[in-house]
Amino acid sequence: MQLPPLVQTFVLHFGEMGSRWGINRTVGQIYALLFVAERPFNADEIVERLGVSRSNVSMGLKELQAWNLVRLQHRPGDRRDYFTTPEDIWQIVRTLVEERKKREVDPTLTLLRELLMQDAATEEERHAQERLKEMHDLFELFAGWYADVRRLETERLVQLLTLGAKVQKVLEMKDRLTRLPGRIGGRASKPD
Amino acid sequence: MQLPPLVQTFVLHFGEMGSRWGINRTVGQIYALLFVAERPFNADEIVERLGVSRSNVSMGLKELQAWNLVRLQHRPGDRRDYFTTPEDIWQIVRTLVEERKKREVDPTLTLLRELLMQDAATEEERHAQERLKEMHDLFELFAGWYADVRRLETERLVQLLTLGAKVQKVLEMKDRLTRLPGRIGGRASKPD
DNA sequence: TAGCAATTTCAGAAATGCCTGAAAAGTCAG
DNA sequence: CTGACTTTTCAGGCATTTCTGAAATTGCTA
Repeated sequence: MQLPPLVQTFVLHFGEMGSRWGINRTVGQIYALLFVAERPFNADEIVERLGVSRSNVSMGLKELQAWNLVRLQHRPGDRRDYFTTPEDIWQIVRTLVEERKKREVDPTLTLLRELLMQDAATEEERHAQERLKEMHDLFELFAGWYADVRRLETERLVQLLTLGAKVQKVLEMKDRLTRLPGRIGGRASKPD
Repeated sequence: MQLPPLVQTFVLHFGEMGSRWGINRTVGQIYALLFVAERPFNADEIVERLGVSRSNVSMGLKELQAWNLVRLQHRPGDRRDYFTTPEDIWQIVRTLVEERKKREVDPTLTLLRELLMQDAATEEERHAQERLKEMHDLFELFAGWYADVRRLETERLVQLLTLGAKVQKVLEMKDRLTRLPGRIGGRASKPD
């Protein structure tokens, strides 16, 4: 592995973390390398730096492309493909979440819905369905929240995250204010 | 595998999903089984239902205990250990997130901080550090947000998730209001 | 169209992770 | 302390995944 120590440490760590996430080590390493690189790399440059086979890099890049996690670039007068990660780290987060949702959450929701449609023959199955319903509702709640939040501009998203639980305070404030006669701010909500 | 079809489908799916998450299939299956079970199971009951070896179940349960994901119970006059998942699905979510943070986020943050302390010999390393700083700040932002919301009661958390991006509206309203002279609501913020 | 450069495919080797049975260790009642 | 019951450990076999080198494919240029 032909890398500055700082980069090497990061690449190795990221490769390990990848393993815990169902992503194989090489794929994790390639991504880490591209992430910290100051310019696009072609496949051979990656081979040099990571010390793995050319074919392995090819497969890794293919997988990263399937995840929409790397971008392909070309240089004039050079036929080789050059790869980068998006400059904007928030774009990376968005892609990652989007893809994981597509591959893991959506199929699970589909399965849960199917299982909830079936009718339970035994008490055991009836109880299982109750639990699956809880899980289904939980997933739906997260999916709904995500569908909402994904549209926010990054700036707003950061604002939200920075506030954290303090949002609760703001909500309470809103509750009080929107009940005032005269509609000082926002749309008046019906009293419940 | 000796299970009602509905439960079996779920258990198999969950086992597969487990694989994608760095959790092995058996562990995923054991957890799925306990999750939908209407009563605690002992190790032999799990063996029967999943059709795997006793030792495999033992190791799986040990791992789930290390993750705080199962609870151990005893019955009077019965020496065997009986296992359940928490009744409250939100408790499960909380544990899952907490443990993943402890095992993945925290060590990564530690590493990133270390790498940012080092001084960069080359331009390449300097740029790498810039990227690592972005990643570090991102992780910190999430960690801070999480430290905040983890304390919320479930009811509040659900409220927040249900609102989703509509919180943004509330934030805008707050922005306007807190700038008003006379401090109608909340603490006045300094104009920037 | 031939020739070259780059990438992809794929069969088998290597590595890793998982599972099992057998044995060891732990735990309780009498 | 003994014996019965239960859980844990672990070496070795099995299965799956990952990685490689060689060959095939793609695509460009002359």
